[in-house]
Amino acid sequence: MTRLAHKPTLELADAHSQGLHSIGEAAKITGISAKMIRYYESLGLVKPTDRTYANYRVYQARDIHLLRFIKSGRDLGFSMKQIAMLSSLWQDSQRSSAEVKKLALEHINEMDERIKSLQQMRQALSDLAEQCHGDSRPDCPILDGLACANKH
Amino acid sequence: MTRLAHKPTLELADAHSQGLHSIGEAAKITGISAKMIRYYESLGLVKPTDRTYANYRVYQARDIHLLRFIKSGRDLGFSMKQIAMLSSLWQDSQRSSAEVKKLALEHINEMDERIKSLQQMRQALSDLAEQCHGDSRPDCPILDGLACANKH
DNA sequence: CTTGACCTTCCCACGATGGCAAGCCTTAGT
DNA sequence: ACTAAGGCTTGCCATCGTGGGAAGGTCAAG
Repeated sequence: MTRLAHKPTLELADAHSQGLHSIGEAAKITGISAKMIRYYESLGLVKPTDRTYANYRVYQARDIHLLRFIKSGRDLGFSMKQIAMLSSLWQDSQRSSAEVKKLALEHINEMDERIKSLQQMRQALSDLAEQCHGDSRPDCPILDGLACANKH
Repeated sequence: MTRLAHKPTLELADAHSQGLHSIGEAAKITGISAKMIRYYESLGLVKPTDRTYANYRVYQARDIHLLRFIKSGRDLGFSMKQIAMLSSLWQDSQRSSAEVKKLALEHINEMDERIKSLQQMRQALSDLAEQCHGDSRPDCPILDGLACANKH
């Protein structure tokens, strides 16, 4: 972390006091793997402010902040594309909250549909499973259900 | 579909009366794309009984039956690995229904976990969205929530 | 005989993530 | 001063289920 492009003799302690971090440190802080941080960079989401002479990525406090923003978005199930849009809204002081809310509501609808679909599958399968005695005999309503469903 | 390896002069009408089908017909019947039928074959799940002289795949009634079994499994959310296991149980007359039920219950648990996780994300996001007025002002609790969640 | 609709194989792409390898850099211990 | 460990770099491959497309063979109808 020493020998930054701008401040060649910057020491680690100074770097930390300025909120500068290597990719490994950023990973520990944010809970995102270094691999993923590089991947997000390749998507154009987070470009580190600087590189050291040795070409190491250098993250400032604002970069860390953005990484945490991305992490929160992932934790809420947003796709990278959605996060890219949210991120650009976040950084746009002229945004309207309506735009953000629209994205959020769309994602909620997507999740509702996935939940409903999963619940339907779950229900259908547990209906079959309930009919299955589950002993050593080969007779099995679950397999029968799989074999005969949608039969035309 | 004519000129089958075994019966070189077999006509289409005969083929149909014997339950023989090209991959395109199998696709239409089962609702699985021809692409996917070939993929399932590459996984060792469904190997067509025959090929014509022109190397076209020929599916018999039992192959179609198996494809439908696979389709039902996918519709219930099983992975291809799980379907491979279910399929081998299906074709094993010595199976115990307990084995099948065990797979089913495991999958039900997986789905329950995914449902719970989705519901938690959905709830967290809709909590944020409810606080957002969603008008033309830039002030936005959703973005604030993304920016500040997990902040250390 | 041509045309269009099939079929074949092979390769590429997605989305988000992990793993590995080769090679450079830094830091700490001898 | 040298060495070993560990961090960093890039680049490639794999996952899982699915779709798309190219290049070429085959078949049926006009």
